[in-house]
Amino acid sequence: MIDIFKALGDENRLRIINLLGKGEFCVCEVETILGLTQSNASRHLKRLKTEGIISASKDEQWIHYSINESFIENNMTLFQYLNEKFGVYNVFVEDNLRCELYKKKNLTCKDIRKNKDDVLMIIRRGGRSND
Amino acid sequence: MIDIFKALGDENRLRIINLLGKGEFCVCEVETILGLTQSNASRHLKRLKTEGIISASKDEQWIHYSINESFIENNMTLFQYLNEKFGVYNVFVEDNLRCELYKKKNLTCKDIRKNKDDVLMIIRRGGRSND
DNA sequence: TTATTATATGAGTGAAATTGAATATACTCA
DNA sequence: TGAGTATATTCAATTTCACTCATATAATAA
Repeated sequence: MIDIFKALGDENRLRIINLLGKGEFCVCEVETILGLTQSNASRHLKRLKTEGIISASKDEQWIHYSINESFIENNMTLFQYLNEKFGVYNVFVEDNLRCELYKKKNLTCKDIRKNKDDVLMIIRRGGRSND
Repeated sequence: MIDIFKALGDENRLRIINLLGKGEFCVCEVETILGLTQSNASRHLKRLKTEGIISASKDEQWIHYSINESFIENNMTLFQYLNEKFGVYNVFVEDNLRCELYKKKNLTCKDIRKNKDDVLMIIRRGGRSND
C-alpha cells in the first residue's frame, strides 16, 4: 500500500498511468508521446510494473505496457479516484490531446522508428489541429 | 494530486491518518499511541495539514488534529480506498488496538503529562488485556 | 555473420525527504 | 514575574530518488 502511494507520488509515473488508461503502448510510444528520455520512460515503467500497477506483453520487438487488470480489481476505488482526477489537471489533459492526435493519425511504433521527429511534429500541434 | 500521493507515501503519515480516523487527537497523543518522537509527530502532522488532509483546532494548551472534512468531501473515493486498506495491514490494526485501549481506559493528554510511561504500559498490552 | 533496433541497466550527480537532538516559541499557571 | 508545558522549528547526518549519459542485452533483418 505504501509502495503503491510512493509509486503514484511522481508526475511522470502518473502521466504514464493516465496514458495507459487510453490503451496499450510500448516504451517508444510512451517516450514519444510524453516527451521522456528512453531510459527514463523505461525506468518508470519498470517501477510501475514492479508495484503491479501495469503489466507488459511482448509483440515482435516491442513490449506493450498496459494497466494491470488485477491491479484494477484489487484497487477499484483508488483506480476510480485516479480517473476522476486525471480529468482535472492540465498535464494529463494535454497528454490526452497528444495521445488522441497520435491515434487519430494511426501512428505506430514503426512510424516512430521511421522518423520520430515527424511524429513529434504531429502530436505537438497540441489539439490545435483542425481536421 | 501528486503532493497528496507523496504525503500518503509514508508509513508514519498513513498511521496518523488511520489514527485520526478514530477521532481527534493532539500531538502528544499521536506521539504516544504511535510511538513517534515528539518532533517527528509534529513534523508529519504539519505535512498532512499543509496538504489539506487533516486540520487542527486548539483547546487550552493542546492542538487537536482531525481528518479535514473538506478533504474527505473532495477526495471521497481516495478516502474510501484508505479505509478499505487500513483494515488489511498489521501496522494499522495494531495501532487500532492501542488506540482502543487508550480510549477504553479514558486516558487523556493530562494522563500523558502526568506519567507518559504509565500510559505506554497500558496501551502496549497490545490487545492482550482481558477486561 | 554484422548492422540495426527496442528495451533495460549501471554509474554518477544533485535534489529532496526522513530523522533525532537540541532549541525556540507560545501559552498557562502559580 | 518566572516555571513549566505543548508544539514547532532548526541543524546536521543519512538515505532515497529521479535524472542523464553511456553501455548492455536481446532480438530482428540483411
